[in-house]
Amino acid sequence: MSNLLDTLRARHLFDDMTSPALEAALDHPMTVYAGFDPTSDSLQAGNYVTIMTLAHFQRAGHRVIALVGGATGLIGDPSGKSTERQLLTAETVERNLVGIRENLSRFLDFDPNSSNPAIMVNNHDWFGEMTFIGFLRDVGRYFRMGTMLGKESVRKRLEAEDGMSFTEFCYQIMQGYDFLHLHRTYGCTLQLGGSDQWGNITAGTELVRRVLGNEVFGMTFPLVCDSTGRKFGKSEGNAIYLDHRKTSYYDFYQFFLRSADADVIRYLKIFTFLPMERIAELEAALAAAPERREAQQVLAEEVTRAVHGERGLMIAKRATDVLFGGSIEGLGAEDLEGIFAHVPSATLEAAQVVGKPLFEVAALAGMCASKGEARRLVQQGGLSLNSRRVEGLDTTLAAADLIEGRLAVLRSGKKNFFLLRVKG
RNA sequence: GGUGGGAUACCGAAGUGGCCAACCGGGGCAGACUGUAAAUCUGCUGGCAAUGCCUUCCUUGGUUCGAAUCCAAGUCCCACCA
Repeated sequence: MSNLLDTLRARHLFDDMTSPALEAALDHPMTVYAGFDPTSDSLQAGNYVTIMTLAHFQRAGHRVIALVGGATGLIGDPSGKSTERQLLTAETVERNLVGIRENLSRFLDFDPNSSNPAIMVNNHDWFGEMTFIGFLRDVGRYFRMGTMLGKESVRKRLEAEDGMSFTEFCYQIMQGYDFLHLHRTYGCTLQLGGSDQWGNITAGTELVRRVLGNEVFGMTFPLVCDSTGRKFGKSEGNAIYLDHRKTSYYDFYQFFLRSADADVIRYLKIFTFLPMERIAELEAALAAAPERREAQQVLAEEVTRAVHGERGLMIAKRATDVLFGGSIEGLGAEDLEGIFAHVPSATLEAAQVVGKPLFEVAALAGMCASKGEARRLVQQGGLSLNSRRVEGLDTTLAAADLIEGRLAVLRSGKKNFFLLRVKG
């Protein structure tokens, strides 16, 4: 247990802590918590860091609490945002909570029969019935304006043109009170969060000290970025979700498989439980033969298996083999339907497409936003039909191109597939 | 409340009567090179029945043969003053 901090450091899961005394405190089981914002009905790859950190704590014998922000989600965390956040409705938050619960239960052990079960709480349970007066008298009076205004999340926003609303300004108070509540109710003495949460975390540690005189701790982990400085977890502007209905097994696997050389070793440390020795081997393999991308493959496999299980991994790998293994020749329509289950698709009438120029088909199917875009794609050699490049604007879709008379696989670029279904 | 300044494509930003579907940068898309990487290079980036046509430069109206550009009113934003 004493190595936990070293482990976290070695795995890039440690950034800062509120007091060096935490190191000694970690020698004994503690209760720790981290929060999740219900901004979506599924957690995203970005949340995975928080989950992993919590999991490391649970493995080290500490009791972990996952807090979902049913109340704070209604307010909106200003940290790291440059503009006022769109407020979520109560119904949306409620629906999102259900999905997040489901996500989390797959990574943390919530089984009440286990020796050290994790706990899940919703801060709406204690904020829901609190009155405004009660809040001001019992919570608000412990917060000093100077401190609150000094927080980076606040200062940045005040300097910006749009400023910030009182609502968002109060967010830190709510998160601070969460900590106080969990400390009173569960004896929680440590809050974890990304480094952007520092201000919100110290709001909590200070509140507990003021109200009860107890010392509680905060610890942050670095926000994960890729080597080009972009925030981790976005693919072509879309977030990578942990729910396969929002991000397919295939897309999820591919996201990790495409990690840059400069990132993959760090990702292995952060997102997997592979022993450091194994990761060192992969690092050596990467240096020796980067083109084999062994490290990327292990990363994608490990993470996909952890999130989606063996079955999800198998589906993702099978699709990958087919799509990048060369040709789709020899595969039946049935196989293709399975492999392309999560790829964008469209169903059109045979009369609409057979004998028509392929660029028109691509536009009609919705693969390209307009006919002009489809035209450009073909002119630049970017469109393929059934893994063969479409050579010119006048190339048409022949009936023989349809697999079993009802399917065609379109592709733009190297990796953007589109399934065209044709009926009668 | 007063006085100035501004609103241009996904973002930033030129253009200030015809040569404007609108320079340039970022982003995005595609091609080449590669390893489904990075870097680099190239092309594209409003729509269409496409050597042409149509709809765009906050909104509405006006001046003009002709307006993103000039005028008027309106809406929103910014700055300084109070």
